[in-house]
Amino acid sequence: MSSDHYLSIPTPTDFSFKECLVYLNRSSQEVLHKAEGELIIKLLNVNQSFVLIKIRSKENAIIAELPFGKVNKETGDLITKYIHEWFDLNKDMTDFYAMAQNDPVLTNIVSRHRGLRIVGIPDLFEALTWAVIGQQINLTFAYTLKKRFVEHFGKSFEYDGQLYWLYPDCHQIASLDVSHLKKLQFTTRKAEYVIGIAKSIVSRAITKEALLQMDYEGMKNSLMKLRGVGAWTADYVMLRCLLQPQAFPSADIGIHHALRKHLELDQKPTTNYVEELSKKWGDWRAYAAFYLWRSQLE
DNA sequence: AGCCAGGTGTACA
DNA sequence: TGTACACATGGC
Repeated sequence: MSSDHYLSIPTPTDFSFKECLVYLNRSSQEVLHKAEGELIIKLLNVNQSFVLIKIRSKENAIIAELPFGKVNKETGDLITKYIHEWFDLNKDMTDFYAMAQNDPVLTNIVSRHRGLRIVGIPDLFEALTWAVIGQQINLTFAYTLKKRFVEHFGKSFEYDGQLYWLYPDCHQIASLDVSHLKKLQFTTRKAEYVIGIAKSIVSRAITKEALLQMDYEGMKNSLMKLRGVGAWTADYVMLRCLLQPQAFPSADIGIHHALRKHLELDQKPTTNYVEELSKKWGDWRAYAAFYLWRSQLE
């Protein structure tokens, strides 16, 4: 059910737009979308054109309103695909909920936030570089760096008196010099990693399509060939971008804090301990991770 | 003021 | 294979 001016995208059972909103709203410095109450406004790049979408939820559907109307079928399909990946709509969560119900760590968290899915980052370049930006710095500063990065190198579109931003294009970032990013307070290493990743994407040394053909181990190894991408980043990208249910960033400090709280440990768990613990979640480790992150908000 | 942060690469046993 | 350490800079 769609028209020129909106797309209606059916949502599965056990989907909560509100839970996604909490995650999307976790930083007031986010520049890649704006939240107005129950509405999310975002600028997309669809076949090199700006497309502004206003997203809201209705019973059993997400409505994507297109204020400028008139998109052709191909564009509509691409927007729909993006939203499916953004909100992880293609997943049947039944087995996860059955498993979580009997899991001492997950049972409370999952029942409290039921309907939450992974909030995805469909673009591979964005997912990789956002992960690298966030390495070894606190999330507040990570968002500061991302905002500077986007506002310096991304394109914007003004709507209703507000600026909406696209994530920078990998071709432009590939042509930068380390000094350009150091001015934004990137460390030398981080600047090298981001530029290097941009070059790998431009040269198609790594592509989302090829990664999606691989199994978990192959995918992880391929990602880790990129300089600056270690185990944590590889799993983070497999979780947020490639929507791999087995992905689990064991070294993640947010997961460590969450587990410390829920298991009432007197200190942070070690990465090895967390890695071992995660194995009991099997092919649902990514969802365990996401719910653990969610449990630290609000 | 000093520890910590959504880690990674490198050196070395 | 496993551990130690530099990196660099802001947040709190």
